[in-house]
Amino acid sequence: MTLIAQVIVDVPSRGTDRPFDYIVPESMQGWLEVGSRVGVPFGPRTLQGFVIGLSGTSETPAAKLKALQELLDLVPPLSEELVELSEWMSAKYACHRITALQSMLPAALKGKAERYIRVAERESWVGEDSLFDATASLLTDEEEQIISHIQKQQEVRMELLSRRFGEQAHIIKSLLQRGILLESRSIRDKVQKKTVRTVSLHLPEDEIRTIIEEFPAKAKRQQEVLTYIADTGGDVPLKEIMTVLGVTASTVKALADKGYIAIMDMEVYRDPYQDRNFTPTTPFTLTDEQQQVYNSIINRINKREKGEYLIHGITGSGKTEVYLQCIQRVIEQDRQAIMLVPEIALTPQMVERFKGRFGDRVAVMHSRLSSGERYDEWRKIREGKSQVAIGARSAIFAPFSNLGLIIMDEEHETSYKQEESPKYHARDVAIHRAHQHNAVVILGSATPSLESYYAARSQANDEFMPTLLEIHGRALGSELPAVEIIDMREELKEGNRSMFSRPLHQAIEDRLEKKQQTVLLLNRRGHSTFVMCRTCGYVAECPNCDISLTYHQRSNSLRCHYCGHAEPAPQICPECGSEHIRYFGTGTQRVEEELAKLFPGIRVVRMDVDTTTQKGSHEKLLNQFRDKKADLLLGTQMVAKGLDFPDVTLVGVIAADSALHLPDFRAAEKTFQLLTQVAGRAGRHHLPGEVIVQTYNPEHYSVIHASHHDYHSFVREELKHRQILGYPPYCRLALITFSHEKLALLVRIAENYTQMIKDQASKLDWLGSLERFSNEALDVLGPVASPIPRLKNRYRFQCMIKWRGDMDVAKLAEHVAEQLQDSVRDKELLISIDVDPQVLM
DNA sequence: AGCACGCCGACT
DNA sequence: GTCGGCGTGCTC
Repeated sequence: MTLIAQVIVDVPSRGTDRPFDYIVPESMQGWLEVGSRVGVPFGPRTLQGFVIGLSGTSETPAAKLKALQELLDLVPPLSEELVELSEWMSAKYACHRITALQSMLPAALKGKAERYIRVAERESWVGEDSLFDATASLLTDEEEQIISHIQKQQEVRMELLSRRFGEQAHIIKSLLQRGILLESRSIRDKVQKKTVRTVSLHLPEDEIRTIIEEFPAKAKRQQEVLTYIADTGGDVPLKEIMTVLGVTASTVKALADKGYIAIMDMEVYRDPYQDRNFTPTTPFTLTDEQQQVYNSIINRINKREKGEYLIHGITGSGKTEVYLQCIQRVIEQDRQAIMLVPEIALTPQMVERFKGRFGDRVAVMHSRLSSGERYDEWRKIREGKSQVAIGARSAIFAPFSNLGLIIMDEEHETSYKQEESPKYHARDVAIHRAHQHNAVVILGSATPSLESYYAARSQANDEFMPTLLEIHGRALGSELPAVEIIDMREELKEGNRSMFSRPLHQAIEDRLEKKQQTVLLLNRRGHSTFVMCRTCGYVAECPNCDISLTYHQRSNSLRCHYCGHAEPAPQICPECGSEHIRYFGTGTQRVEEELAKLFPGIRVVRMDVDTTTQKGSHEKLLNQFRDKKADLLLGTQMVAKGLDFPDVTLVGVIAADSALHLPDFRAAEKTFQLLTQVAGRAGRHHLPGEVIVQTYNPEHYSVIHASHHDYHSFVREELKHRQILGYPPYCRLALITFSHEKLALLVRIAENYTQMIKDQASKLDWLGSLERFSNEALDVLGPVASPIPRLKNRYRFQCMIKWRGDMDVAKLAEHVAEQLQDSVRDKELLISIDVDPQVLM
């Protein structure tokens, strides 16, 4: 019986977003599984694809069927569970199946077809020459040279060949045409597996021992080497022998030539942490509150039942220790755990804690790893060498086979939502995966998102109703710091035009004297927010985006934080030639400058995307601060998360309102969260902490409740607003963004789309039964220009769908987008669908 | 996404 | 008369 494989090919387009059937060749049967990665012929090309199903029959006429060309991995990179997950994702987030599949794997596994050249059998050489027996003698010297080069290696990648014989490309072409050289295509991975040359015994040990005894006295070095290998028991890295015994490779090779030992390339894992020692830690004794939380969760874990928990624990309440002990239990059950943290919280401190507790069983996945390192961490999981994965968003796809626990720390963070397709939320994926595995999900935060908190409180949603667990006290018994709100309007009135209020200025001075440390938060990088000519009012704007440029002092340049555009800072106004160019607004660079002026000799560590792009720079800056080589840590929101330094007793927020006026219904929530998080950095140990918050909106409820550390009051008030305005968690949202270079066309399209959604929604047939609809509502808002109306040279319009109930709005939105794209047929038109958006840009 | 097939303008 | 423009449609 022929076996048929259903394959999703690596072409992210509408026409190819379905399985294609292929015959499974005899040689692959028994190896090929659902989840295998394969190379397939597709039209005139060779592509990578994933097997999502196997069956005995095909709908496709047998004549059209082609066979799979190659199997790319011995162990399938995807499990059946992950293949199913990709189907769920593509439906929920309106993305192509291949995009969902690809997002689960390290980039190293995105192979592309390469051309390989080999020399044909002499008999099959064609062309006029072959009429004669003496074909070979008719080859030119150059041709001979190329042929023998290829023959030596059996097969050579075309790219390498053209690099070596660049000028003779026409000769290679002619040899191919004459059938002397043959070309084939095969999928090549982006990353080479790392290998180490390793030596092992090639004969049984007792034989080797005899050989050592009877070794000719002349070859003393060889005898030493062989003894060393026998003593170690084999699989010794060649490098090690060379350094330990001080011999050269030729000595070892001589032993190999005699057939005593074998030299092989062994595949190894790159370990990004191999040069680091982690101090082992043992579980701490839990506080009563922690213990209660732990008990509720562990009960469920012990029964191997699924369940969801939302831990609301104030900053410093020791949630991490609870996580660690839960993970411990899951490992003991021979199951595995995923720990998700926001990228910026994946600090060396956090990694150290996990490595210290679980050692080599931890795989760490974050964006700073090279693609090779990333791939190896992933393989440790896939091959069962790791039981714990800690990482940012995409670690939710860690290929564990027997998941027991998924933890999502700082659950409210918007970085858990991916902004590119597939626009998934790690929380949704976590819940879906946990259901498949009967695993427990723990969401933890000092400031849970309103969605999660509401779900726990109202139990309105049958997919997700976490049990709420609260921790009110800090693990070390310290008090939450006192928060002082400074009204910057008052400061200005009283003649203080500096960015530092008098109390903040005083407090920093005080810490400098006491040799305690300060953390300063300013959620805006760069130097100044905009550059304006005071004579004519000219403002420097990005030529590609409708956004003003930010001045960066170090490079004396103007940069766009959205598209990366950079240009030299002007000395005179490009519009009117005036010299009165002024920099307005404040960024971290400017604060740094100002600090140096106001506090001579102050040692400042600045941490923002501009100072942390280099590998390891994040860690270096934090170490510098921890080792008290700096008095003050200044940064954007990356200083607000998870840092724990005992000598920090002052936290200052330069401008609490920076996010408050964004056109985002979550602005208040985000402000509250940021203030609460950063306030939690102060006074975590024995020294009491103080927080100073500067703002132009001292009466805003998010600022006031944050200053009292009062999450519940904030939530109560914010929920009221959301209900009145009709925003989540009282409904769901989908944001549809249209973009095109031509504004007029774009507006027309956006209007068409909105109308079509309204029409189709009223038709109901896609919604299912009528009675269900009566409890549901759907509303379409817009179209309007996006908050950033032009980005990377493309105009942007958006509309928003609001609805209640479990309607499949992703499908509706996608369906309409397809209709529209069919009718317009303009490749430049992009329609992006974001279900449950986190940021309304 | 590529790549081929197919129907209308400026050239040997 | 042809070479080639990119619109349209297919890829197991």
